[in-house]
Formats: sequence, C-alpha cells, structure tokens
Amino acid sequence: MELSKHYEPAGTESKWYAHWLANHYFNSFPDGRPPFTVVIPPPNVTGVLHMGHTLNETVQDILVRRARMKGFNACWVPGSDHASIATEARVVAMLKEKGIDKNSISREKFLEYAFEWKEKYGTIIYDQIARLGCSVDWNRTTFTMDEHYYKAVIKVFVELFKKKMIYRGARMIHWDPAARTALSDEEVEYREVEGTLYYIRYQVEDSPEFITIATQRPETIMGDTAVCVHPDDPKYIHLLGKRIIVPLIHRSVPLITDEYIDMSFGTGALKVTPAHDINDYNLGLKHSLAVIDTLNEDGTLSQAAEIFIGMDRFEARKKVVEKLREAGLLLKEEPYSTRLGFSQRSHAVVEPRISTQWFVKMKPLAVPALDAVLSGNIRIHPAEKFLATYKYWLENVKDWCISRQLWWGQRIPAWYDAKGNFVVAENESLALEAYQDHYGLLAVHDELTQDEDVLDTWFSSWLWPIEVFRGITNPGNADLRYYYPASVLVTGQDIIFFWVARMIMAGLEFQHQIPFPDVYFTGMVRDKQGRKMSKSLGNSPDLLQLIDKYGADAVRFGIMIAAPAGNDLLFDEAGLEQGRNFNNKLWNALKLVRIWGSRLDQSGNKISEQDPGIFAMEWFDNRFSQAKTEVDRLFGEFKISEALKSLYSLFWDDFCSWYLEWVKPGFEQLMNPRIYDKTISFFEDLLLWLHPFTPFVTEEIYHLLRERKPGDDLCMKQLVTEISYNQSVLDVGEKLRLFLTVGREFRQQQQLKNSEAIISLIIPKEIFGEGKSLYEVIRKQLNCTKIEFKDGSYTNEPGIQVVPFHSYQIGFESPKKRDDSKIKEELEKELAYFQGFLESLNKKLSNERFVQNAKPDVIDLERKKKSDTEEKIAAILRTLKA
RNA sequence: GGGAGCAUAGCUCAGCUGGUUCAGAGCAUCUGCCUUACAAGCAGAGGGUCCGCGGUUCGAACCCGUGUGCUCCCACCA
Repeated sequence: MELSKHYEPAGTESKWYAHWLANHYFNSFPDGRPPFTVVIPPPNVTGVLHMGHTLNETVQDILVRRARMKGFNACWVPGSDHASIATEARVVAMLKEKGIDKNSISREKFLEYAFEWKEKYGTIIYDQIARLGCSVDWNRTTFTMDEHYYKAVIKVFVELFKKKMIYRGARMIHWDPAARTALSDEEVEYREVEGTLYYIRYQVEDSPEFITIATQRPETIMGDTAVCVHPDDPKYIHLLGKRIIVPLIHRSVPLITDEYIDMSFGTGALKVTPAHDINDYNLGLKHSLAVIDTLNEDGTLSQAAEIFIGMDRFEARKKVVEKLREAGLLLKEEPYSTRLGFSQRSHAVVEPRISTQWFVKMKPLAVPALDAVLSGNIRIHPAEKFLATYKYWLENVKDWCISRQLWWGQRIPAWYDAKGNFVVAENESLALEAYQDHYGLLAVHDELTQDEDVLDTWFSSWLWPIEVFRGITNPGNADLRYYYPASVLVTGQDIIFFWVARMIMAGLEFQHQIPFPDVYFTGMVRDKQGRKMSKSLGNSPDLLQLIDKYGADAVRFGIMIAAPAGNDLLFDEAGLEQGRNFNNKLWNALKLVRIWGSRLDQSGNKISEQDPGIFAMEWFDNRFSQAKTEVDRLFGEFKISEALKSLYSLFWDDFCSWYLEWVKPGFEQLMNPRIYDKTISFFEDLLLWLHPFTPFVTEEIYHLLRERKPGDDLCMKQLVTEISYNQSVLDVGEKLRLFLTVGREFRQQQQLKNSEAIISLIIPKEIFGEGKSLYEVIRKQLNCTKIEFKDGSYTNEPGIQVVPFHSYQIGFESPKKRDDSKIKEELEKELAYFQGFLESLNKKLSNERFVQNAKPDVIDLERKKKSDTEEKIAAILRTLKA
C-alpha cells in the first residue's frame, strides 16, 4: 500500500473515534482494577468549547488515556451544566425574536421552550469533545438538570435547611437589573470605568448655607436619608445638629457624623443612600436611617423616587444632572475613574439592593474544606500560586446567596401560606404535612404556593463529583463506592471559588470524604498578544475549524506544548503547526521503516556483535528508559507540557535523527531482520508513550507498522515503565562522573594534607585507553592531588580512580557524511574542553578557603544527564579505531 | 488599601539542594541544501549585563535585602 506524502488526519480521526466507541473502550464498569476517575468540569449547555475548554479537556484526556494504559479502570464522566442565568438569557432572547415576551407565558411553557432549546443546542459541546478525541464514557453523560440531579439538589437543600445551614433573610445583595435576579458576590466582576464625580450643593435647612457632597450617582439622591460628615471635621463642625434639604425632592434629612468618613475625599461630606450602596446601608443600620428604595427590579426609577418614575437609571442620571444644573446646584463635575461591578452573566452594571433571599451559612462548611487542603489531603497544583488564595477566601468567606429570580433551574422547595409562613420540604405533599405539623391546618381558601425562585447554578455544580455517580439520590451505591473520590480534578483557575472550593465543601459535608486528592489548575488561554479571548476582539478561534485545518492531534499538541501548569497560555497557531509537523514526522518514520520491511536480509547471516547497529540499539534502549523515568516523574508533578517536550525530543532527535540514521542500511543494502524487529518495537513503544497526547495518529501508525487488524488497538495497550535498567547500560547513562572529595573531617580521616584532596573521575575507557594525552592532562592539572587508588583494576597510576566504562557507540552525523578531518577537529575541541574544565577544578583546589570551608565533605559534581560531549568523544574514538 | 506570583535569547518558557548540563530548549531569524522517510525536511549560524542596586559566600541566574516594571486575586472611599 502506497502511503501519502503527508499525514492526513481527517479520515483517520473519524475512523478511529468511531472504532473506539464501537468497541466500548471508554465505557467503564466497576471491576477488580484500581479506578481512575475524572469528572469533566461541565461546560455551559449554551456554549461552544473555547480554547480554555480545549486545554482542560486535552489535559484530562491525556491523564485518562495514560491511566487506562497504565492498567487503571479509567472512567471519565462527561456532562454539561444548565447555567441558569446564561441559558435563561439566551432562551428569553430566542423567544423575543419569535415575538414572545417571557412575562406573557407561563413558567411551564417557558421551561418547555428552554428544554427544547437545550435539546437543539446542548449537544454542540459534546460533538466538539468527541472531535477532540476525548475518551469519555458517553453512557455516563450527566446534565445538571437531569431528573435525578434535580432531586439531588432539592434533597441537599432540604437537608441543609434542616441543619439550619440555609436561611432566608433580607440582605443587601448584588442585583442584576438585566436578568432581574440576585447574584452571589462571586458572580460580580469589577472593571475600571471612566466616570464623573458630581459635586452637588445641598441646602442646610433654615439657613442660607449649603453643604456640598460629591457623588458618582446623582440619580440616587432621591433615596438619600442623611448626609454624613466626620465628627472632627472643622469645615462642618458648626452645622452639627442641623438638617439638610435633599435637592429636587426637597426632603429634609439629618446631618449625621461617623468616623467612617474620609475628610480628605471630595468635600468630606457624604450623601447617605442606604438602599443603593452597601456602605451606606451599613451606615443606615448603625444610625437607624430610613431606607428608600428608588429603583425597580429592572433598573428603572420607582414610585419612591418621586421624579422620573419609570425612567432607566442611566437616563435618569442625565436628567437629574440637567435639573441640578438648571437649579444652580451642580457645583462642578470632574472625571473620575472607578471600579464598577458587572454581572458575570448578563454584563449589566449590578445594583446593590436590599431583598429577601436564601443564603447558605458558609463558616461551618469552610472550616473542614480549608483543613483538607492545609493538611495536604488535597493537593493544589501549582500550590505556590493558588494555596494562599484558597486559604484567604475560606478564612474570610461570606454567606452564599443561592436564590435566583429565574425559572431555569432547580426551584426552591419552600412553600408559603398567605400569611408568609413557610416550610421547606422535598415536594408539595411533604410540604403540606410539614406545614400542618408546624402551623396546624391550612386555613380554608388558603393554599401553599411554592417559592418562585430557582437555585444558583453552582448550588447544583458543587454536587457534581458525587451525583454523577448518583451519590446523593442513591447513597452508597456500587458506582459511588468504586469511583468516588475522583482521582484528579482539572479545571480553570477562574472557578476556584465558584466551584472547586464548594465541591470540597460538598464532598466533605455530604459524602464525608474529599472529592479528589489533586486539583490541577490550568491557566487562562489568551491570544498571542496576551489579551483575553473574546468574541468582540475576534481573537477566539473556532475549535472545529482548527481541527479541520491541522487535525485534532495537532491542536492537542499545540495547546499542550505551550501550557505550563497554572500559567496563562498564549495561544499561537504556530504551536499547532509544530504539532502538525510532528505528526508528519511520525508518519514519515513509518514510511521509512516500511521500506526497510520490504527489503529485509533473508540470508540468515548472523549479525556481528561489533555491528554499529547493536550499539545503537543498546544506546537507544537506555536512552528510552531514561526518558520514561523522566516522563513518569513529570507526570507525577503534573508537568504535562514538560513531559510532552521530553517525548517530542526523544522521538525527533534521539529516535529519528540519531537512532534511525545509525541503523539505516547503506545504499542498496538490505536491512538486518534483528535490527528491524527491534526498531519496530522501539517505534511501537514510542507510539504507546505518545498516544495519550496524540491518540489518532499514533493509533493509525501502530496499525500500519505491522499491518495489525482493528481490535488489536493501541489505546488499550499496556504502557509500562521498566523499573530496572540494564546495569551495564546504566553506566552509559551516567556518562561522566566526577567526585571531588575535600573537607576538613574527611581529610583528617584520610590523613591528607591541607593542600590535598581526592578526585575520582569516572570516564569512558575509550578516552583513557586511547588518549594517554588526556590522562597526562589530568595529571598535570591536578598536581596537588594525592594518590588514592582503590580500584586497581585498570591502571597503576595513582591519584585518579578510573573505572572501566561500558563501551557504546553513537552516530553524531549520518555515516555517509563522515569527514575525518572534521572529526579530529572535534576531538581537539573536546580535549580543550576537558582541559578548561580541569583547570577550573585546579583553581578551586588551590583556593585555600575553598578547601578549608567547603561543606559537605563530598562535593558531587555528577553530571546527571546526557551530554553530547561524552557521546561525541566515544563516537569519535570508535570511528577512528575502526 | 491587603495579599500572591512573575521578571533568563526577538517570542514562550526550562533551569531541582548555590559549584561544568550553567547560561539552556522550542518557536522565530539568517545561511546553505528538492541528499534515495520527511522542504510539514536536513546541515549550520547568529542572538542573553539571567530587570537595576546592595548583601551573604571561596563561589550567586539560584539565598537575603532593596528599587523598578508587569500580572493576578481579594476588599470596594462617596
């Protein structure tokens, strides 16, 4: 079969994904293996996957596929979130287009439309997850408004209410006038905005004097119920006890004093509007001020405002300013930059508002959740970035406003009578029972009506790791016992409070167990100029288009290679290109070995043990083992992009550029079968390690390498890290070791003079054997060194301990290009390098203070990793010998 | 206002317990190659006061102090 010039992902990807699904590889059932559980952070059902999701999903799939190949029973639960405000807004907009006003239809009808909408658009994200190659168990797909899930949320609400951890009360909350609902503190985003500070003159009652206040919000003056100054402010001391007239509406309000006032800000006088500012509200409570709410829930002015009734708040601001100017009460306006709160969901400017809402008491939940992290039961990665943030939030947590004035969501299970008495119960009949137990028989002509509000989306999301396994509705079931807690949570750092902290609370509260031992935070995906991805900037690429252009593997590669844990990622298509090129490199390596496979040496001649190919295999075997250990370590530290870089270089540089070039048969020569077989198994093993990162291309190549049949699939193969190296080869891996032994204690022990030390040098025997000159160099440079000879196996020359080093061979250039004059040059360079090295060593030893003070006694200058230098020397020497 | 993190090549970042892996990688750039797996490639090259200043040390990209500049989180002075 003729293979194409380039790797072509399109057909391959759909073929293999369908194949994997058909074989149920991703469906998990409890069995005897250890589980590896991941629950997807459910994307909003309204949405499409953006690059942030792509990163998260890729990381999760890498972990899940790797775990599956490591022998775990991997279970990745997909799903989506009903996202109450965002979705409701979309449905309302959709209805509006159809000419339907939400307020004109019933709740039931609206929900019908909403579910219809969800059925239609809610699967887009699932298609995208599939295109990306995610190995999720589709049978376990969960939606936060599924019937069981709905029940779970209600059950938890009732339970917490019974524990007195949920209460209803009037508080100042953040109000979203566009969505007409309360918001939690976390749902408000602050942004710097250029505003205007207005200086307004308030007349002092029964006096010609004026007092000037500064405000950004002149439209709220109709809600003023006091003016406040600092008690020690000399500017106003003569006015204490007077009353002040609020302009335009001519209301008389007291002049109060409070230490809270900053005398230096503005004029030092503050208008107090308890209904529309949190600080004013607190002042109002302290000084028992009246509260006049001058806004309706949609942000228009209410009856209480007396003027401009029904006008939008921003329109009213202009009008009020105009009126004040006309009346000569506007002293000045100055530009002022301030931070305004915006609704995370509707992007409207939020309004502080007093209203009756439901709250969760957070303190009792926060204490164990904090402890779980501080004690190390839950590890946050990267810790240095998020641990302090997590701690601070939990230590200062405020009660959680969970009611939303919406229809799309779990309806609050509270029932009220006509007088406002209420009970909380899981359904209406239970509510009636509870009511009668509590309040006696329901009055004739009265009936219980359910609370109109629904619960915050996060009040359902926090149950996710439990309820995806029916842990709330069916406690203690087999799935839950097997899969809970999840193995790791991978999510964006932006929802650490919304979701992560609350899941930990819920896990501990309802399941009495942490929901996951590790949390891996991915950073924000930005464009390559560092800007946030947003629709308005047009810098948010379409995932499916990217997959069409580069292939899913390349997208995964490109986003992963650039994503250090917890760091923001600057998205650049160049990374995807690199991924595509890498996939192509794999493809071309396949083409090469297939050519070899068709030109095998069938003569049965045994290969010489001195054949360069033998050394090459030994070398690569060892190199690969090193890399495996390295990759395992990196995964352990959640340094996934590092792991990918490591494998990338292993394949491209070590396997393709070095190994394959070295074993490549000469022109018109046949391939040795033994080397060929080993090469194929190296290649397969490489594919195994790369598969979690780029599943499609590796699966395809795996099958083409040995003409495997479908069913013998890479994604279900075992990925094993050898624990022990071949010892003789291990020495090769260690390359050059040098021990410099100094220090007072040791010297005394060894009866050495101050100027003496012991050097142990372990170098390749080729260097020693061939290059007497090098040995001379060493001796000359280290003339202060006492002879200490322990091994004796190789030389009688004292002073330096030389241990025979296993020989190995390495190609440093493709054989046909070998140029002996160049090699000699190289060799001289390397010798010079050694000389310089030894010189610096000698300098150290002649430094009396170094020898005196150096601690610890043994300084190990071990070179830990492969160094081209030694490899090249060995290769050079071998070549020269030959 | 409080807290956290970061500053290393043009860009994105590695660099562990201070010492030859010590100044690295990938991308980008430049030069030369359509060489029989791969131009989505190969061979090579250039490029850095490791943010400034001080300190500790025999020795600092690394530890301490300080200044500067970025980023994020929290709190929200009208």
